[in-house]
Amino acid sequence: MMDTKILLIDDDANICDLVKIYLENEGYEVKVASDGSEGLSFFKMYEPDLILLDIMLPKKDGWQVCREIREQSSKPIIMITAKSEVFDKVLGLELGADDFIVKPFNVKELSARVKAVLRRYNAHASQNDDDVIKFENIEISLQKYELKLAGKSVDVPPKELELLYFLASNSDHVFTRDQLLDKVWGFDYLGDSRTVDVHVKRLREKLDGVSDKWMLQTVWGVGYKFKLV
Amino acid sequence: MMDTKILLIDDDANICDLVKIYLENEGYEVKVASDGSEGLSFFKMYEPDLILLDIMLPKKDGWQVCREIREQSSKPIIMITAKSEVFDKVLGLELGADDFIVKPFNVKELSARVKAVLRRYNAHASQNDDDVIKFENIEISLQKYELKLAGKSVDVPPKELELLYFLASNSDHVFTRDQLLDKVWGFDYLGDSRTVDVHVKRLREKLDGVSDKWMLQTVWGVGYKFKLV
DNA sequence: ATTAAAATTCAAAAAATTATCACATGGTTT
DNA sequence: AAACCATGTGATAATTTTTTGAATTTTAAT
Repeated sequence: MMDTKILLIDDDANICDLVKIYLENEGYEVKVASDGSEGLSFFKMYEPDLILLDIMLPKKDGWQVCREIREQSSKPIIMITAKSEVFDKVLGLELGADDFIVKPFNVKELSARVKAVLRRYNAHASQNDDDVIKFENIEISLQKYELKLAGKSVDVPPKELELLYFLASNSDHVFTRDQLLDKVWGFDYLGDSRTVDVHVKRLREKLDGVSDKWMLQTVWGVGYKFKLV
Repeated sequence: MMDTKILLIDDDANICDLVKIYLENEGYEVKVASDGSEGLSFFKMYEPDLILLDIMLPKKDGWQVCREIREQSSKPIIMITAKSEVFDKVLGLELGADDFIVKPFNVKELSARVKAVLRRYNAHASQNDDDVIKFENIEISLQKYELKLAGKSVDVPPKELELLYFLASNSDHVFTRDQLLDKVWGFDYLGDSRTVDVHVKRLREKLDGVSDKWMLQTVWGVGYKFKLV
């Protein structure tokens, strides 16, 4: 799994150091911008998965930065504010922030909020894929994470299911091993392409004899395809 | 659709007139309240089947009214808001609203939403008027907060019950730990996803051997599901 | 038939994920 | 105050999957 990237936009060097170190220790990758304009350009370059945004900033304030980020992205934003009392949550939510934390804050709490917001974001994103693939004697559902062969549910590990799902949803299309690593394992995967072979092999064991209307076919010198008769 | 009563709570006389006339023409019975407090008392007196609720109101704002209605009723509420651009739906849904419409709106669209929300509400209400889930040897009631296994009532802590209820009411559907934290613990929960494991474990101890028609199944690399047969 | 490239297979190591435990915490009841 | 319960945490054990490296087989072309 690729590192989650966080952009911290804050002009207080002490806070930045503290937060950066703490979050990096938690396994995140953190970049820091010290004013609003810099924050926006970093946002474009760095493509963070989450933004921590102070409200009072030089050059451009946090509200404005939030607004401009929202014009091009829906990535989660956590606002950092010093004024607890006067803070108007609705105003912030209106601008599209996802959460708030009030200075001075506990770094552990910040980290917890980061985790929660990312969870929320991801939980939503992957919620509504109701994609079921069906051919003769085979049914693959990502929602149920289930493979049914000739009506019977068959245990299959995640990667195998994902690979099968991908191939079946692009039936008759050949993919090279590298393409499959890209699409199924992710573009940042660093590994041997033999891996694909092994997964195909294990899938074939399970799929063997289930139907003659389709198969996992080797295209010699190229790669694999889910072939329909 | 006979004699459906709608309560419109809005301080803008123009909108009220327009909506009232249009909805009455569609066959609904419409009462209008012009501020939050009036809205609440009308709600008790009039016993509407649906509430149209503006957010910015004199006396008591829409959020507050929504909250107070929800304390005594689950009748559908459609919120009306002027802030179109970046309105945060979650905030409203949290308070228990059923839908939203943004000012200025098309009266025809409002009418369509009213119809849709009522349909949804009625379908749900008649389908399971009591929130009880039943499978072989198991019965879960959210209303009574009770779990029955093979006919016998079994003590189970709230969180475990809620988790079981959620999984069982979406049987066969896999959820990641994060999704479960979101759905069962709430979107603002700040905690570790291992928590889910522990709750599943404790549930399994109680559910062990009760039936072979269903189970709490681990979907390796993904999460958990309530699996049937 | 020979050869080199490509694909398959196997088993064991490595990595990732889940299960479980004992304890901490905070709120309630006795 | 003590005992209790529900809940959550962190550590460790157990399990499962994934990857790797090498041996073996198949393929296409000469």
